[in-house]
Amino acid sequence: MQDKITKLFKAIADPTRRDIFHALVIATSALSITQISSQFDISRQGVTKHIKTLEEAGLVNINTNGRERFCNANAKPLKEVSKWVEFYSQFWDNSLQGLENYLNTKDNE
Amino acid sequence: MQDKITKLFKAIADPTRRDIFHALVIATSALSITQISSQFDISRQGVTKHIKTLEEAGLVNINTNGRERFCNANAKPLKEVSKWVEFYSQFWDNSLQGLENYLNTKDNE
DNA sequence: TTAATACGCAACTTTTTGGTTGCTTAACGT
DNA sequence: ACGTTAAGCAACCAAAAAGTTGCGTATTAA
Repeated sequence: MQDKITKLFKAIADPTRRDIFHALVIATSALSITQISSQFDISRQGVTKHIKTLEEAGLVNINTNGRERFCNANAKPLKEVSKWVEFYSQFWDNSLQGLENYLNTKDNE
Repeated sequence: MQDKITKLFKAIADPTRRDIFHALVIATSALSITQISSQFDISRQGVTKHIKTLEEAGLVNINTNGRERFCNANAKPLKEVSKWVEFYSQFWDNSLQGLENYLNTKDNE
């Protein structure tokens, strides 16, 4: 399909998925698909799809117990997003300093 | 359409758009649409569309001069992404500490 | 053992997205 | 003045995404 970082960015680009992820992070215990569904206005299948996307992005871990699948949030992959953003933080001030820093530190080719 | 933060997340979710944005950040001067197009394998119209998306996300500023439109990157909106990620950084270690911190600091309702 | 629950899978629909081409308009260079 | 260049607009297309419903299956509770 697409590279890992793109999967991650796409996963968090959808507002419903961000909400689901947030709910899982905040939850004091793992939540089943049905439990998640009950908190959202979309069908259970819709939730299942979102969970799958989040899982493929590494943001959710699933633990099957009997007929239930308990979902946990895993925020670690967001480190990648943080790293991506961090590079651009040197350009936040809109001055040329950021670019100068960049040009000075990269290997002269 | 959709809320600002979602526009921003969607803007950076596309790999081509991330590349265009990067090229603009790195560029030592503003680039016209045609100049950008020459660096990518998609048509000029394709680039125009991506630029529009980036502009709507606030990540690109455009300065029209005659028949040319010069594009500058503006990394500032990425602060929002940084803020979003930062909240979850307390959960990176996968321990319960993050959740405890969250529960302790939020207003008890 | 039978009914209810939790879920996956598959098919389908609608909307969005990423991209294209064709045409027009405005600005330059000569 | 005239050809060339820069770009917008609109229509179009294909693929992906977001969501649905229907159905089958495994697990649990009665």
